[in-house]
Order: sequence, then C-alpha cells, then structure tokens
Amino acid sequence: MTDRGDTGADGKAAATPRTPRGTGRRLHGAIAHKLGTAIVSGEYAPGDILSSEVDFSEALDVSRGAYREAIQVLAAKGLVESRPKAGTRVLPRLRWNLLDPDVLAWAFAGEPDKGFVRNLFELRAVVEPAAARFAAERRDREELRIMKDSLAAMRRHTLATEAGRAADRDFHDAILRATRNEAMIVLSASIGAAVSWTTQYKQRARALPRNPIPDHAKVYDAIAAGDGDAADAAMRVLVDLAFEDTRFAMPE
Amino acid sequence: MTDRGDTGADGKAAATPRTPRGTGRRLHGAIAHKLGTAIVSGEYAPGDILSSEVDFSEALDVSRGAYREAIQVLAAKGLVESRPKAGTRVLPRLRWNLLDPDVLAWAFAGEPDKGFVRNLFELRAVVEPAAARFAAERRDREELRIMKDSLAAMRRHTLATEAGRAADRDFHDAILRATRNEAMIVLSASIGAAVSWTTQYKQRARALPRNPIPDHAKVYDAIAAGDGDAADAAMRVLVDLAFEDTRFAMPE
DNA sequence: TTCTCCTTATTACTCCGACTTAATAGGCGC
DNA sequence: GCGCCTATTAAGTCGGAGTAATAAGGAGAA
Repeated sequence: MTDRGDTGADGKAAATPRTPRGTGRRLHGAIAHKLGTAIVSGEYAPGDILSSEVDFSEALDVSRGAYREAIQVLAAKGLVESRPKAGTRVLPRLRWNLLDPDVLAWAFAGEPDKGFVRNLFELRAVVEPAAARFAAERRDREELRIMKDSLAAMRRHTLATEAGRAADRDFHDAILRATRNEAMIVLSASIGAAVSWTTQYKQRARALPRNPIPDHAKVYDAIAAGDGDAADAAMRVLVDLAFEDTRFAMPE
Repeated sequence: MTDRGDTGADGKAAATPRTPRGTGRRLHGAIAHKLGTAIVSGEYAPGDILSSEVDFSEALDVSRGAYREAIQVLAAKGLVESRPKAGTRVLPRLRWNLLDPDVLAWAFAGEPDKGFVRNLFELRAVVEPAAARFAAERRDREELRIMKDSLAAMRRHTLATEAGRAADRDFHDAILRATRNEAMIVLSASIGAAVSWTTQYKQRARALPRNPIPDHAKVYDAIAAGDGDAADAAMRVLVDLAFEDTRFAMPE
C-alpha cells in the first residue's frame, strides 16, 4: 500500500520522476489542488460523500495527516464540511467562496463553465466602472504617474508581449489602489486574474482583433481630469469589449 | 504540560470545565479563530513571524497536528504563509481574502475598523443596487411571491424582533437569488452578514430611529414592475440609509 | 574587497500508529 | 410502537520520529 515511506530512500528514481509534485508546491497543497479542481469541475457533486480519510489517503498514497490538511484547506474555502461519523461531504455551490482566488483558479483550470464566466463579467461590469469613478475622485499624483508610464509601456510593447501584459496589469492595479478601498482592490484583483485565464484561450484562438490602447487612454484621461462620470463610462466600455473578445473565443 | 491526554478519562471534572473550547467547534477551528482574530485585529503585524510550530503548539497546549491544520486554514485565506527555515509569517493585508466570510467575522469580532466598514459599505453601495437591477429584469413569479410574503412579515413583526430580522434576510436573499448570478449572491451575502454584525451595535446603542418598511416596499414595487432603473435607485437609498444608521452608532 | 559556492543548522513537512470523541444506526426495554 | 441505550464507525487528536528545503554564515576564488 504505502510504498512511500520504505522506498523513499532507494527506489525513487525508478518509480517516481524525482519529485512526485510540482516544485515549490507542498504535498497538502497539491492534494488540495487536485481535490479542489475535481470538486469545482463537478466530478464530485454537492452532497456527495468522499471516501473515508483512511481509504482516500491510502488511495492517494499519502499520510492521513497530509490528507487532513488538504481537507482543512477545502473546508476553509467552503467546498466541503467534515463531521464525525457522517464523513466529509461536498457543500452546495452557494456555500462555496466563489471569489476566493484559489477557487477561481480551480474553476478555470479545466474548461470554465460559460455561465459562470458570464456571471463574473457581470460582476466585473458593476465593480470596475465604480472603481474607476472612485479612482478619478481620489487618485494622487504618484498613482497618476504610474498609470501614465504603464500606458506608455503598453504602447511600446503590445499586448502580444509579456512586458505589454505586465504594463496592462500595472495600469489596472494603479487604478485599484487609487480607490483607497481594500475590499474593492481584493475583489477586483481576484476577478481580474481569473478573467485573464480566459484571455489565454482568447490569445490562442485568434490574433487580437482590435487595438485596446485608445480605450485605455480614455480611462486615463478621465481619471487624470478627475471626471468620475467619464471614468465610469470609459471603464464600462473597456469591460464590455473585453467580454466581447472572450465570448468570441469561448466554445459554442 | 499536556494535561489533556492523561486526565481525559478520570480528572476531567477537576481541571478542565468539561470542554476546553466552544461546543460544536473543533480544536483546530478554535485555534484558527483565535489566531485569525489576533492577526486581523493587528495583534500580529504583517511581516511578523510566528513562533515555531513546536513552541506555539506547546504554548497553546495542543498537538502540532492540530496547530498545523489551523495554520493551513489561515494560509488558505491568505493571512499567513509558511516556508521551511523561514517560519510562518503574516502576509500584507492586500494578500488577505478580505471577503472571506470567516475573515470578515474575525474582523468584526472585536472593535471593527471604521475605515474598513466604510470600504465595505462603499462596495455594498455599488453591488446591491446593481443586484436589484438584475433582479428586476430576471425575477420569476415564485421569487416575487417570497419577497411579497417577507415584506408582509416584516410589517407584522418589526425589525426589533428576531422574526422580523429573519424576514428581512429572506427578502434580500430572494432578491439575490433573482439575479441569477452566483458570484453576486456569494459576495453580497458575505458583506451583508458582516454588516449585520455592526447592526447589533446599532441596536444596542439606540432604538431604530426610522421605519424601514416604506423603503423596502419601494424596492419591491420596482422589482415587481420590472423597472431596473427604479430598483437601482430604491436600493441605493436603502444602502445609504443603512450606512447612516451604522455611522451614528459607531464610536467617534 | 567582493562575489560565488558550499556547508550547516533550523524549520517546516511528512509519516506513522495509537487513542479519543462524537454522531449515527440498530437493538433493547418499556 | 416509542424512546432510550449501546455498539459501531469515522473524524478528531496526540506524540514522536524521520525527511526535505532553505536561509544564513563561512570558505574559497576572482
């Protein structure tokens, strides 16, 4: 059964290719990732009961302790709930912390559900324009400078390069920080990261059909001018166009 | 040191008062709660390094396993990060999952930070009106019936009674479900729950200064009529007034 | 001197096996 | 048939031993 503890010293080169998991990721993290994706992708339906700790940990060929730590992570994100005698069961979707960065990453690890992507864009279309409005009202000179520099960098390198995408992230991060609202920063950053997963699909499917610089420039101008209404409107356009791009690239 | 394992069978009545922790809560959950509140309240500053596993678990008089599981929970919520040799350090606030229900609960366990409460209300003022707009456009007959019944129940019992507050929750939950947007439901429910903690302060400080029924009725009428703009505006009023009430009740 | 490489010591990570607690199912008495 | 009580089962907790990774300090070379 457990051929880990005994063969750990001698037979590692034969059976397992050096490291049984991705480097830098701990064992319980890898298990949590594996189970998390399985649950979020629907492999385990809400209400399902996982195999008992001993069985499952033996099946995964890890110790009970490592398995339990992974379960604690999933429980912390609202995916499962464990009770003595009853076992560990998958909670209904509404109990999941859908906005948790890890949960979002797991949701986008496989084929992301189209309806959920639309939900996220709807939420984004609500929050981002409001964030731009706050930024226009509260930004200071330093943040404005970062936005300007990032915009220039986006012009130099295009979004096709990694440097260009980094500049795009810097631009949006600067806007978020300018809102002076930590809750909004965390929320928007999570959703933004998740949405950018889908962008990779987009990049693969077709070349960028449109130049995003002018739209970004409009947002910057509005924020620089301190015009909340204009910033709101300009960011709304940006989000809508991003959704359009993603929709074209998504299956069916 | 460990008077837990040996006195568990005979001397429990003498030393420990039956259960050393809150009933229904597991040991690692209790530890996570304890450390979580300590971190969120600022007792440990970002960048601080916690004592080593062995030291801290001995100080808390629990096994290393239970302590580690608690740390995994905190790490899952972005509060801490553990690395070999480096120890477990508190992450900067921007890495925290501030919208996680547990993190919010820990933040509101002590004296909630005034600026953070304002941030949450700002976010709420952005999301809730948009949710009401979606609800007005998408609600079905069943959800409308629930809103109507809840509103009637709120009229019968006031918000001073538990039944009245339950009806209030049902009313808002029905609106959220009608948005057909899981992400919005989860987000709004988390923030709403957190904000309602502060409402308890409010209730204690003074009697409710104003009758909330007419404002709720306006929201219901707009949703029933399918008028998105009106629903947005009516909900905006509701959130703003709730913020006003909370501000009066908050210290300084 | 300064940089790089390597050693070392510290710390988290993992595993194991036993015991404890709690909740359910089924039997027992009423 | 109803409620209590015991037996079973699975999670919870514990202690200790051994492993792996990394930050830090020292040795050697440029």
